[in-house]
Amino acid sequence: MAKTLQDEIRQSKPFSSKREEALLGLLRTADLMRRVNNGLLEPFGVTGQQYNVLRILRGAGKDGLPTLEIADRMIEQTPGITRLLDRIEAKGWVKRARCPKDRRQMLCTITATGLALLERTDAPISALGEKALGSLSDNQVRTLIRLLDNVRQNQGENDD
Amino acid sequence: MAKTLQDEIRQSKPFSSKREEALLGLLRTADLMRRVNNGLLEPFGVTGQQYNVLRILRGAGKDGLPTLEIADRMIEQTPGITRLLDRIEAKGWVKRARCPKDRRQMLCTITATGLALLERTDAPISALGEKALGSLSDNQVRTLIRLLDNVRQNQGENDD
DNA sequence: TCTTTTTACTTGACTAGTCAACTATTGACT
DNA sequence: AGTCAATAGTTGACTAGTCAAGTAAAAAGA
Repeated sequence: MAKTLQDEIRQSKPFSSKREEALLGLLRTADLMRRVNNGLLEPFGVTGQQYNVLRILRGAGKDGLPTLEIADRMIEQTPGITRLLDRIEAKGWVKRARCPKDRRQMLCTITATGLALLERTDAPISALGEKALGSLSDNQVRTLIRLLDNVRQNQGENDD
Repeated sequence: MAKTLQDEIRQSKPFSSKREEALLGLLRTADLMRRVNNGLLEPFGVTGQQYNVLRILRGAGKDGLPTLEIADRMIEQTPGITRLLDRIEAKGWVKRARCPKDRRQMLCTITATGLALLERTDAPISALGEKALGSLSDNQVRTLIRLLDNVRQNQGENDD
C-alpha cells in the first residue's frame, strides 16, 4: 500500500473539509450530551464521572476492582482516577482496601449506600439515554453505532 | 401526539439499550478524538480550547470580539472563558481592551504572534481531521453529519 | 433625574483531565 | 540473598468546566 507523494497530495484536496465538519459535529454533540447527563445527575450530588465509577463497581460485584482496572474501563487517564476515588470514598459510596495477594493494588468496592444511590438514578438516566437519541429511528441508531465503532477502530482503540 | 401511559411503558422496552449504546459510543469516540487532537497541539504549547479561541478570533479579524461572543461560539460555559483568555493573553496571543462604545465589554483580538502560531498548526490539524475520519467513505461522512445534526436539534440546540 | 433591571463580565470554590516525578511492591535475573 | 526492572498507585502543578455570587456599566422605568 505504499503511497507516492503525488497520491498524498492528490488525496488531500478532494474530501477537504467534510470530515472536519463531521469531527466538529461529533465533538459538539458529545459535549451537549455530557452536559445534559451531568445536569440530570447533579441533584443526586454525584458527577458524571463519579457515576461511571459507581456503575463499573456495581458491575464488578462485591469482589471489587483494583484502581487501575477501573481507570481502564473508563475513558480516563490513570492519575485522575485516584482523586476521583478519593472524593467518592469521602462520600461513603466506595470502600478501598489493600489487596492481600498483591499489596500494590487497592481493591475498590461499592458500598450499600453507593448501590442505593444507583438505584435512584438508574431509571432517569436510562430514560435520558432513550430521549437523547429519541429522534433517530432504530435503523439510524444502528448506523450511528456502526459509524462510531468504525471511527474508533481506525484510531487503534478498542476499549472493552 | 399525546401519548398514553401504556404507550410510554410499551415503548420503554422495545428499543431498550440500543440508544444507550449509541450514546456511550458517541461519548467514547468524541473523547478519543479530543485526546488525539490535544496531543497534536501540545508540542506547540497550546491546548485544544486555547486553539479554538484563537481560530474564532482569527475568523473575527482585527475588530476582535467581546468575551461572551467568543464563549457563545465555543461549546463552553461563560465563567470559564475569562480565565481561558487570561492564559492566552499571558502567552501574548491575544490582546484585550475595553470597548469604548460599551465599557462593559472587553474586545479581544488576536495578535501577530497568535496568527503565526495558527499558521504553523493549520496544516497538521487539518490533516488530523481527515485522518481521524479517514476510514469512512464520503457517503458515510455525510450520514454521520446528518445523524449528529439530528441529535443536536432534538436537544433544542443549534449553535452556529 | 433617580432607582431598578439587565447585561457583560469577574472571582471563588470545587471537580476533573493530564503530564511528570515519586513510593511501594513484586518479579526476574545473577 | 541482592540488584534491577516493571507494576500499581499517589502527589504536585497546571488547564479547564461549572455553579454561585459579586461588580461595573448601560438600559428601562417612575
